[in-house]
Amino acid sequence: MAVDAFAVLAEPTRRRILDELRRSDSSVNELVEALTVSQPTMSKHLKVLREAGFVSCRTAAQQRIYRIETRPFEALDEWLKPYRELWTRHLDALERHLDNLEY
Amino acid sequence: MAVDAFAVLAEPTRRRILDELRRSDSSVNELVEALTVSQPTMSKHLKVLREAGFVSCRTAAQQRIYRIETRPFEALDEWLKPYRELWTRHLDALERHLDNLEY
DNA sequence: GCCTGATATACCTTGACAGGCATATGCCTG
DNA sequence: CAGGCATATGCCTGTCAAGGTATATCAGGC
Repeated sequence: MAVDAFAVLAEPTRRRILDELRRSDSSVNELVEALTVSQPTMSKHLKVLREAGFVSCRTAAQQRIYRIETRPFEALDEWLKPYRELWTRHLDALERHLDNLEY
Repeated sequence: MAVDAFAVLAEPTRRRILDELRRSDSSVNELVEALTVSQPTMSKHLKVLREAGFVSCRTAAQQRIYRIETRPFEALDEWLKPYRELWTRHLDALERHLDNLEY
């Protein structure tokens, strides 16, 4: 995982951008209108997201169409894995416990 | 998910603390020695983690034994869910494609 | 009750980062 | 190639969080 993926996601506006892009690819202006932030602010957030690999963009005439990329999310999922075991193991133990109660 | 869970995880030292606690519960001093940070810094990070629910602690004599908590990780997992679908769907499509190639 | 060890907090300084405004760049159309 | 959108960047300012040092709290043993 890019070392600073969490820092990138720490910004609420950036999470809203990703949330929006998850639904559909969008131009910068569409995002500006959807999230009610200034255009320069949007461009800056998109730059951060782009450099961290969360989004990519293609040029369409004068517009830049941004698109969500899954790689960093997969990395996050991977990071979460060992922690996930902590609670799934607990659940397994609980299941076994409940199973035992049935006897 | 606590609104600022990502901000909490954005700190590398805090991630190392969680990594350490995932292995075993530890006192503050054990963590200080394991991660080579000053004791006040450690206490501050632990406070942040505690307030965000990532860890809990019990008192044992003069020591505080910290322990990892799974709840915020489950919330993170939950947040990740819709994004996870993005790439699993892609994988499914790939599988179908490969299956088709077999004919 | 005092001393010591373990941990928490207060205060200060510093650096990173977000947003606002102005401006630059890039691309299309006439 | 001029003018107009769409987007990016530069500069400035305010905010906030992290780490360092000093100090406070708190529990146990003598």
